[in-house]
Amino acid sequence: MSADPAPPQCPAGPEAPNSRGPSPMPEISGPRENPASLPTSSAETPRAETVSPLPSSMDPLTQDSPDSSTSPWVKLPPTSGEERTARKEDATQGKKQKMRTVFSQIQLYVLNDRYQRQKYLSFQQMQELSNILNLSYKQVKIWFQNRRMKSKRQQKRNLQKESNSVTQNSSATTEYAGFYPCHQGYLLNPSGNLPLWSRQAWNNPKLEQPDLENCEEESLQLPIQFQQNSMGDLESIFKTAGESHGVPQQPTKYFSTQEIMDFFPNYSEHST
DNA sequence: ACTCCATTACTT
DNA sequence: AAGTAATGGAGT
Repeated sequence: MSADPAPPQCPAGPEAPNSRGPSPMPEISGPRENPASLPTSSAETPRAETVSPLPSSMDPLTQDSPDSSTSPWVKLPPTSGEERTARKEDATQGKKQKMRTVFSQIQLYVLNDRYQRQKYLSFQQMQELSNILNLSYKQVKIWFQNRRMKSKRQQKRNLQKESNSVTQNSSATTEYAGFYPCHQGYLLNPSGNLPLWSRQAWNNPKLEQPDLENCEEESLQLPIQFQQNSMGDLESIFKTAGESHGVPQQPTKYFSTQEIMDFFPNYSEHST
């Protein structure tokens, strides 16, 4: 029980990410916010995702931009068939059918990469990420949540495995317990963008490294050339932003899908 | 507001 | 069936 501390939330929550409904029932018109994509006229590899044909039933009404006002950057069109929202209009009108977005490899790659560094993101960080990935804030938030649960499940399995092996305990298996208290500070000052712990983490990656939850997690192989990236963030690869405030640079250009794909030749496919 | 958690439901 | 995006409830 002691290993399950509840995250102390800050009473003064951050401003609402979206002006969608404050009521428990957000999107009325659509169960999901789907940024959906601009008409990309680019001829991408058709074999990237073998998903069902693109539904023309995409309602422009349902698609809401995650944050159009706060995104100074230009979003690049999603990769080939990256976000497929399965929109099944039930004719029976009795069943509620979920729309499941299929994230592209690129999106997952960036998300995972970020997760390795940060298990918890602040509001602004999530927003930034959502901008980069052309996803909604909500989607990023949910993804991180699901990710944490996934990690937890994996660790549980590891523990059970070790138990079966009758190993001599282990302090290394308490990844969660060890890292929780650190992150519990919750994030986000309404005025600031970076959480307290995050700032430390940025300066001292070692502070966050101890997680070491990759005991058995899928290998996130990033190209060596990028591992040495000064920023250490994949995002920096996608956004060539000029941090120089004052220097009239071009409005943050993102790479196109093909360019990105060229960045990750190893990650193009993983089938079979 | 956010989180965790169980659950649902969709994709492969 | 497995993996996981998305929902909803309960707790902070």
